[in-house]
This record gives sequence, C-alpha cells and structure tokens, in this order.
Amino acid sequence: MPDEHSKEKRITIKDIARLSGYSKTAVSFAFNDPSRISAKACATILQVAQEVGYYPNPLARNFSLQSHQSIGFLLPQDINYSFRNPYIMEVLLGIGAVCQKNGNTLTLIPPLHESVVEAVRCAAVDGLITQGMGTEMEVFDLLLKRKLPFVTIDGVPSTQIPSVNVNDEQAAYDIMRLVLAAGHRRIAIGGLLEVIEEDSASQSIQRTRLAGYVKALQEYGLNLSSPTIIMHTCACTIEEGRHLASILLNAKQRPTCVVTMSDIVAIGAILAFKEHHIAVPDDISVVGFDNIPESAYHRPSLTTVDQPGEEKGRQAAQLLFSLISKKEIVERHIQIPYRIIERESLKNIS
Amino acid sequence: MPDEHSKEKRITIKDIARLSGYSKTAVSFAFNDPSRISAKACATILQVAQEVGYYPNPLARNFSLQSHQSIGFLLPQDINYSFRNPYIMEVLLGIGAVCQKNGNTLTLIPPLHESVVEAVRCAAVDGLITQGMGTEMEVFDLLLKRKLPFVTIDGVPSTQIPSVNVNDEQAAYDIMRLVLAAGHRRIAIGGLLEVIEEDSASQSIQRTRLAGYVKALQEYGLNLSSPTIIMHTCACTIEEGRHLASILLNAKQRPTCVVTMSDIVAIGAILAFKEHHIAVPDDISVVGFDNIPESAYHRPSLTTVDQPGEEKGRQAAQLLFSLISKKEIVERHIQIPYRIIERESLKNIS
DNA sequence: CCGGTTTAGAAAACCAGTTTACCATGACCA
DNA sequence: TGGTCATGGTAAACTGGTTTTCTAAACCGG
Repeated sequence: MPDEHSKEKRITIKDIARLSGYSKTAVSFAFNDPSRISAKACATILQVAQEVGYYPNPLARNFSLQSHQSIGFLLPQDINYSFRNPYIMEVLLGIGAVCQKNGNTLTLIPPLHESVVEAVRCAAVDGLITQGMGTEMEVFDLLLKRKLPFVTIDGVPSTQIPSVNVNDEQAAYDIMRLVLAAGHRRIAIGGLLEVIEEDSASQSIQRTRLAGYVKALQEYGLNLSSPTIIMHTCACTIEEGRHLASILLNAKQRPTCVVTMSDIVAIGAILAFKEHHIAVPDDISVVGFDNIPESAYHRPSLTTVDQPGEEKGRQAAQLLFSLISKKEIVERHIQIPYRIIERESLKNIS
Repeated sequence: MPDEHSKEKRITIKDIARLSGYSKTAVSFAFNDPSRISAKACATILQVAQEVGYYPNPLARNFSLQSHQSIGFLLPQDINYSFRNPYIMEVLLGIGAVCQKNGNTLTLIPPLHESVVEAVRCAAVDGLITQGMGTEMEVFDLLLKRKLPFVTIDGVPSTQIPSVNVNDEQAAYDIMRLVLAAGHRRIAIGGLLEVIEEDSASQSIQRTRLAGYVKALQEYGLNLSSPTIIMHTCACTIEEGRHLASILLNAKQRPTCVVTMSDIVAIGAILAFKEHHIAVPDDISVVGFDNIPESAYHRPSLTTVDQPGEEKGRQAAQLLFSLISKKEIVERHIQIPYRIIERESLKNIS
C-alpha cells in the first residue's frame, strides 16, 4: 500500500446531500441562496459540510457559472521584460486594486509555447487587459472570436477596441518642444522604431509618440531625416537603455540630448553614461516617459512625461468589469491627463 | 431587436462534430491527440474548426481535466502592500518565469471580502505559493483540507510545510554583528514585532530574525530589554519606514543605527531622515534586509542582507510544480544562500 | 480462409456544480 | 369545500469538454 489514502475520493455536493438527507439542490442553495430553503435545512447542511470540510469545488463552480472570477493581464513578451519595468508594475497595481474590490483574482498570462496567440486561446479568464500591444491583429481577432471582453492600455487608439491612454502624440510633442526650447538640436530618439518603416499595418503607441516628436521637430525646421537626428530602436528595459547609450557614445557626432520613450530606458542610459564618465545633464541631457517613482529619487532626477500608471490600470480594469457585466458603457475610450515634469536631467544649452 | 446576435450560441465541440460528420470523441482527439484518428479525419475536423473559429472552451477543458493550468500567489494583505515592495516583485518574477516555462499562468490572489481564508477557499488554481505568512493555521488547514499543494516563501520553517527560505536567523545574526562590530550600541529594530509577545502560536519570519539579532546582541552583553535597544513595529512599506524614522527622531535618546527587516523600510527611513536633515550614515546608520536592486543605486547605498528574491521564487515554483505533478520530491525545505552586503549606509563609529 | 491483432471511430460515462421546472403541503380565503 | 398562493424541497437538465469502453472493419500471418 504505497499510498494509504489512494481510495480517498474528493467530497462532493452529492456526499453532503446524502449525509445531510437533503438534495443536491438544497445543498447548493445552502451555500448560494439560503433564502430558498428553510433555516433548519440550511443549518443542517452547513453543519454537515463543516464537519467533513466540504466547500464547493471552485473549478466545477466556475464551469457551471460560466465565469472564472478572474481577469487576465496579457504579457506581450517574456515575463522578465514586463516585470522589470516599474511603470508596468504601477499599471498592474491599479488593475489589482480593482480586482480585489470586485472579488476577482488577477491572472498574469505569459506567452504560451512562446506564442501570445496561443496564450490567449487558452486563457481561462472572463476578460483581459493588454498593455503596450500594437495592432497585433491576430490577437485581437481571436479575442473578438472568443467574445472575450478586453481593454488595451497604451495600445493604438482610434479603433473600436476599448482603450485607456494618455494623449501620447500631444505628450510626445510637448516634451520634444521642451527639449528643443532648451536649445537642443542634436537629438537621439530611442524607442521601438521598426515601426518607422511606413508599414501602416503595424501601428503602435511608439509610432503615435513619434508623430508628436515629428510635429515638434518640424516647428524647428527639423525632421527624422535631418542629419542631427539619430534614431535607434530600443525595447523598454534598463539593459536596452544602457545599450542605447553605448551606441550613442560611439556615434560620430554625439547628440546633446537623448529622448527616450520610457523612464526605465532613460535610467539605463544615464547609468551607462555615468560609467563612461559622461555627466548627465552637463555633457548630455536625457528625458524619459512615464514618470516612474524612481525618476524623482534618481540622481539626476529625470525630466519626463508623467502618466499615472496606477490610474490607467484602475480605469482599464473598471472599464473591463463594465464590459464583462454588460453594464451600460459610458465611454470606451478613456483618456487620462498627463503632465510634463521638468527636473534635472534636461539642461538648457541655448 | 436590441442585440442582433442574441440568438447566437457559442460554438461547442458538438457543433464541430456535427459539421464535420465525426463524433465528439474524434474532435477531441483532433485537438489533443491526433495520432488516435486518421490524418484525413484530423484534417477535416481542424479545417471545419478553423472555418467557424472554434477552439475548445478553456473553462470546460480545465474542468474536464481537473486542472487550472495556473498556480496562485497569495497576497497576504492588500495588494498595495505587496506590489510596492520590489523584493516581492523579484519573487514574483522568479515564480512567473517558471510558470511561463511550464505553460501555466500565474494567478494573483488578493484577499476576498477582506479575508485571506475566503480567498483560499475560492482560489481556482492547481497549487499556490505564499510569501511572508506566519503560522496562519486557518489558511494552512484549509489548504491541507482542499489537498491543494502549496509552498511557503519566507514562512516559518521547521514544519511539514514545504518551504523556501534563507537561513534567516543566521543572516539576522550576521548583520547585527556587523552593526555591533561597527561600534553601535544604541540600536533601533524595526519589524513586525507584535510577535515579540511570547505567543508561540503566532510564529513568523520576523521572529526568526529577531532571534538572530538577540543572539548577536547577547554576545555584546545586550538584549531586547536593554535601555539602549529600541524596538518598533513596522510593516514592510516605504511609508512605514518614514514613520519609523519620525518616531526615532522624537526618541529621547536617538539610536546610532536603525536595523530594519526590509530594504524598503530602510529606504523609507533614509528618505525621512534626509527630509529632517539627518545625514545617513554620518548622523545615523541604517541597515536593511533583502538587497533589492534600488539598494545599490540609492544614495547612500544600503548595507543589507542579500537574499535572491528571484531565485527564491523560482525554486518555490519548481517545488510547487513537482508537488502538483506528484513527482518524487528531493527536498521539501529549500535553503538559499544569503550574503551580507556592506555598503555606505552603515558607518563605523568605534 | 481463418483467427488474432490493430486501427478508427463512436457511445457513454464522467468531471461537480447551478438552475429550471415542477411537485407536494398547508394556509388562507371566499 | 374548493381554489389560490406561498413555502420548501426535489428531479432533471445543463455547462463543454475528456476519457474509458466498446465495436466494426481492416490487416496480417500461416
């Protein structure tokens, strides 16, 4: 007898029905709607359940109710990528707070077998939130086909897809104007810039921001092809920020300011500059995007765009729960205010 | 007609069976074990499924398989508490990486109706990981009753419960010795110290660490009742760290060193000291525990105990998956090495 | 050409709840 | 005394898959 409990079966609602002398229905009501049965019956059933340690099986219950009591957060890449970014943690915190309030859990959905689509197919959630996804039509099509409600954060606006964003183009415009007004003309831009190829099928928030940068540059007679504008693709990690900086250090003509699309990249860049004894902002200015908490404490503190991640998460989750419960939706496209935060990392050189 | 699709029912395996001319069984095999049916049948079925956009319902599938394809992370308190602590994020990252590798999702389980027990009852997961929970017997009893595999991180060791820890007592001893060797005798200790009341029913990791502190203190002829030792209860948040500092500022005899049980608390304290123009470490030393990434970047950098959160998460998750799959368990109590990290925040005053 | 094995597929059981539809019983009332 | 209604409870249907068991046909060697 290798396992003395091998015969032991899980206790089910049937057992409680048998033990208490009532029906399955009665047991179900005892747990879910006591008013449907007499107080005596309810007490008896709960008593029996208590004694044998029974509680309705969550899996069966969810199946029967056709609900998971959980919403998902789709990780577009490897978990390392998202979790190392404090901005995303802020977003997650906001989402989590709403989940908690609504008695739901929050399911983090990493790519399955390296595939986001596969993960979405199998996602056991009542709805989900994406962050930073461009127009990955395969994913969205699948979600629509599965009739799974979803909300995008930092996705591409102006579609039928419910979204939460700041006005990214305007924010990008504002910060680039600030940079230009500070006298910078040799400017490096770091972001996921493969989108630059004018392939309109691959929209993304980075491109939206780029449009804002361009608008500002044009007011100063510059554009992305100007010889003093350096563009470099760079994912949102601290390492990529370091890498970006090292590239720029070796550039023939070093830029006077690095405009990044993420604070974490900006901080990575600053760390690398420091290691090479390039002073920020005296030798080179750096600006970010997001305003993560660290940006205020960091030395030098970071000039950046404040977008409230927690608030975005909260709003997205609230919208998602509205969609799930088919409540009347007031507004499917939520825009959160942003603020330009001027701090130490941008120096006026004019 | 308010909803033109109101009649529309979800497509099920039955529909595909009917449309393809095969049985439910065949359809199931087509998706899960194509070798059980002919290539032709499989192709036909998948073709039909593709056309109508069918994919097995995850909820029903999980129910049938009696598996959630997900493990849980139990948030012992409000989500704000955990998510604001980078150490816990490190742990989560480690857990998440293993989930991703195993094709599972990671479910964050906040308290349900303010109750952790209730949350555990309803948790739709195959197993779960707790962090920083003391001997909350109600929760553990419930888990055992539900036969839900689980692993504790930073829990109380020396029980039958699978656990992942560093040697907390030894680590606490080591860092306190370092503090004492640096000449400090007026020492404040910040942690969840309600456990000090000798109520052995309420064990916790904080108490384990306290034992290590006491051991070191005794070697210098001190103990927790010595007039120069100040104890103050303090949860693991940056605000509590600030609060701790403000308390100490008003103490009759200010300590020369603050020993905290968490870097986040240490950083909070340093921020508050700074605001009151108390220099760290010149006016007062501070040491932490965890060695979160910020501790290295912070000014002053933090003397602390390095415990690899990500590694702990990874090990715990691996252990949990072993438990779930009933694999032979090599070791149910994993101890991870720690290191004392000497940096700027502790000053030698002897 | 016969008996045994393999293969392809189908029927039915199973997972563990919730919910609908219905049936007693007794009270109340005309 | 018969009709209506409220109460308390039950049987059966339903959620949508997977898996076991079984059968018919194909295959195969002697």
